[in-house]
Amino acid sequence: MPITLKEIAKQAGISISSVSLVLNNKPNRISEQTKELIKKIAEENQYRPNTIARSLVTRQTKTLGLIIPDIENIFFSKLAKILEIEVRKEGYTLIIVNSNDKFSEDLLLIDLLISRGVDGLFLAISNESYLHEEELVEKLTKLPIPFVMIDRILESFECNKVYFDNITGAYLATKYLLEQGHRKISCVCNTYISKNSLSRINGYKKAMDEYKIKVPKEYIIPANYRVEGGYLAGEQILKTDCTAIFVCNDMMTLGVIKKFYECGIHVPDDYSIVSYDNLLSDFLFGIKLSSVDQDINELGISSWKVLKDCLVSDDQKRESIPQDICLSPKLIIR
Amino acid sequence: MPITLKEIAKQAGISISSVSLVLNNKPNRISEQTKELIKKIAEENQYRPNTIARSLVTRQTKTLGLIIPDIENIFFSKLAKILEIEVRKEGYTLIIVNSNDKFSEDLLLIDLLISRGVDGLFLAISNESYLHEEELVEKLTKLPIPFVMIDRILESFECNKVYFDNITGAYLATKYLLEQGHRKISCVCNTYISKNSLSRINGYKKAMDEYKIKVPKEYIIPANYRVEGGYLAGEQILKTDCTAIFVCNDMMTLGVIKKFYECGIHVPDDYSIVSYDNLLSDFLFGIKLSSVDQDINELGISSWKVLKDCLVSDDQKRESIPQDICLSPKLIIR
DNA sequence: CAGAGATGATAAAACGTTTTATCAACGTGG
DNA sequence: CCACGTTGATAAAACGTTTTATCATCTCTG
Repeated sequence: MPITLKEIAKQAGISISSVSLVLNNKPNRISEQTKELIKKIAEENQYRPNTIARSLVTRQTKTLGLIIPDIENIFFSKLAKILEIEVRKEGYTLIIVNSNDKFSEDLLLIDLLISRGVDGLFLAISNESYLHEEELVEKLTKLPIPFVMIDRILESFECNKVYFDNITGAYLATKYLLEQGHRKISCVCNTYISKNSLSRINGYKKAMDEYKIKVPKEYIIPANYRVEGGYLAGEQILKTDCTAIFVCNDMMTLGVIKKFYECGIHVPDDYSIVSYDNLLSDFLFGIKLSSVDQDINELGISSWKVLKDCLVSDDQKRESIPQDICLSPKLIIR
Repeated sequence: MPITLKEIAKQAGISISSVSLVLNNKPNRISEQTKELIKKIAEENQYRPNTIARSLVTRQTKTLGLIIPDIENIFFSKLAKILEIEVRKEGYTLIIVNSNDKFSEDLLLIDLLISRGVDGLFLAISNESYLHEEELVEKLTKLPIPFVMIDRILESFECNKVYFDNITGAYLATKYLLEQGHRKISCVCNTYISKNSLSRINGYKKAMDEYKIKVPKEYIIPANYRVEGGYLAGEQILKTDCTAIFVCNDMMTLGVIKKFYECGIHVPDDYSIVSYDNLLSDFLFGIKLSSVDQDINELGISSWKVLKDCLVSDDQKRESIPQDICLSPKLIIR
């Protein structure tokens, strides 16, 4: 059992208050002599303050929660990493939890973290939660702590949010293919529930519109956002007459290329592809893949800045208007 | 501010004790009527126990710590995921922190988590920590809570540990290449500090020994464990006359293949490769890569079982002998 | 109707901190 | 020598729980 303030006080023959004051460098009028004695005893016994007890009275745990849909997804593990680094610089600890892209888990984990006494929350909601927007908004509205939505946001809900401009990203990607001379461009995208994917489709359509190209129905190919989805999408693509493809994320791109490879079809000789996420540079050989890059570090750093603002003074917490930060993706041409 | 036991008690006109007893389903002799009243008030006000306060008296936080070297590394993010799922089933919360493969961070994070009051610790140490084994052992020996070392273990230190048999893994891989008729087999491995890598080299040598093959010095090619390392190793390989390669992890394999690709060399036509980790199936096209598979789920589940044993009864905690669990990897042939 | 047992509930200490108001003792200036 | 400022330090409440020993009150039973 670790040593407590009480025991230090006893050993030094003084009061608990004095020990606390000195060890926390709080303004006090303890003599230099006593100070040194206290510090010596604390040092010798490896005193570590009991964070639990401290939290009970200060009403803050210096702990933050992060809810992500899938820690195995490199996008989110990168996000978790940068957030962990950043918040720790400020003396906070991050609790990372996985919702497994389930709405019910989002709800449950919010409660769990609140009950754990986190001071604030980073929230990248599951895709499933978009099907229960109302319920989620109700929950978030009565949250007793500040929070910021990351990447997966609710457009119509006013709250702190940091995210990427998916429309522009997709627009840039599609426009690049158009500028390369392509006119028959298909789009592989998760059309089921992912809001971000829908935005990407809109960006794609916007670019096509500008070139007065009417998009045939079969050019928009739905797929889940995993490799298998891309693989299946690859089959569909072959049935169209397109010459270029905009794929809405890297995992699906892998699937598409895999299918193509098996069919003896080469990228970029037979098809031009622009992907999304720019996370594949280590994995593809000989295939120079252009991709829309989202600066995850910036996403993390901005999110922390937003949340930190809410944390500094709980007086303002209530009044301060929520921040809405939209980051611009870049097209990386290879 | 959330509702407390005290307030429920006041509203119901009874004592705090009664409320606590009822809400925790502790053996009590409160009348059904009162019980219902308490539950109703708690429900209506969305009572959530203050975990902080509870922890202060029960002396357990139902929180565990996990220290990993790199959350971006898919091996560790998979591990984190399975652990998080498993411990949550038992009502625990996992705090995941990153050491960035730094010894100093290992030390610091241990203190951080202890001070956070975690009940137990999962520890996958940084490679750098192997250079400071003595110091680390000293720290771990005086840890006030149970812990289990995962994957990255200290061989000569008696403590709970769950890990893979790296010698056998490498042995199987090398033997497979030998059985395929190869005799000139090189080995790409991190020889600097990674203990697991050294074991793999030993497994490799063991297989070569069995076939009475003397391994030329230049066949053992040192590399860091990242893609760049593999890329550089690729250059070295080309200077040898080997026909097959055992690469000690998947990231380096990617690097090797990348280098080869740039040189117009084909796998497996020009070189046979067996890799380690079996994490690349989604990323390689047309290259059927045999690889040593480590069951990360089993690693996580076993580790949790070991730690859980220490958590159940703190009477035994001191006396129980540490568990040493060695898992066997499998060779996946493609 | 006395004593015993059952029933329903509670008082109070404890966990380890933080923080503010208060206290005693000691100069010092007028 | 009185009043006052300074110095060094502390007492005590508070945070929200858990848990055990204890307390009334009631109801049987012989």
